[in-house]
Amino acid sequence: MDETDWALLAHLQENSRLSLRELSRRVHLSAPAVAERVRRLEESGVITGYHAAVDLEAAGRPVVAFIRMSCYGSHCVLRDPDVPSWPEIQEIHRVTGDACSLLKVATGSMAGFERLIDRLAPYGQPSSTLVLSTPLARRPVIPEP
Amino acid sequence: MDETDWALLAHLQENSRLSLRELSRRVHLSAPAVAERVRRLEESGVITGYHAAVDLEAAGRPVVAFIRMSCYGSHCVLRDPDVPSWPEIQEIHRVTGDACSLLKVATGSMAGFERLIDRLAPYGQPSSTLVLSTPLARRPVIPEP
DNA sequence: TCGGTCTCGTCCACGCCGTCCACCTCATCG
DNA sequence: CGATGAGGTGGACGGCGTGGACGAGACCGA
Repeated sequence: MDETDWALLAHLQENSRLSLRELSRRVHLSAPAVAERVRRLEESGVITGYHAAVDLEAAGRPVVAFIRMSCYGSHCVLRDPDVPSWPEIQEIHRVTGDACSLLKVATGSMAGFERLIDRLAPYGQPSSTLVLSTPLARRPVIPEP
Repeated sequence: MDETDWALLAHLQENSRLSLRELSRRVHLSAPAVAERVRRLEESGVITGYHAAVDLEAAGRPVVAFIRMSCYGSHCVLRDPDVPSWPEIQEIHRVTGDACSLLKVATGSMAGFERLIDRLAPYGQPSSTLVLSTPLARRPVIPEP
């Protein structure tokens, strides 16, 4: 992870469809050298993938929320292997505190959100917080100061 | 947004470095037709960008947390244009409920996390929840059922 | 019924891109 | 001091992105 690696990482976080040759011009290296560095960043697990970012509202899911689940003992959502495949659930985090998990969800309507809450309720007490807007959706990871 | 658009969206969410020709093979269309569809998905705002996903721990930021900020009136973090540029802050969401915003943050150490809390405290009361693990980091958006 | 036209696709050609390979440079070390 | 290995360069070749010419089919008013 030298300076060049961080520069490549910054460019790929900002636009992952840049060609390797364009990257090579930006970091003043040859294309094969850049290909090798990017391959190592992938293999070492620093880069876990390349993903198109989708606007949830434009994609028909305007209702976005965070739900903190306080589960009933062994009934935890974290233990049910089916839950991660529910299409409304965007992220699942296991967290500290009085809740056992924090979910980010996106539904097409309030009615759909209500149905999701009903499906989650058997696992524990859901505490919902609707997202009004997202002033900062993603920050590129940069080297520590 | 027909079935082909959703298929393209699914493939690009899973791997945004796929070539247009590879996409064209997967959806049984010609490369220029796929290029045109992807261009329209970008212009209509459904696709907002393409980003490399970085493993925060592998990138030297093992301390990940959500912080709910209950701000003091006009001192809200949402009103300070400098806050979104703090490198530890990954996401800022304006939310409903007793907190005014929810931040996702990532620091290199507990000491760094403590310093961040100290910097946030003047804006309001921060309530932190550490992330232990993330069983589901990202779900591709698919068409509504 | 019949052209006009609009949308959405294909085909093709040109130039750029990704990747492999041979080779170079330089720090390290017995 | 020479062997060694990591990491870079340059060239060649085949695949890829893109713009333009062109075609099929839906729609529509005369």
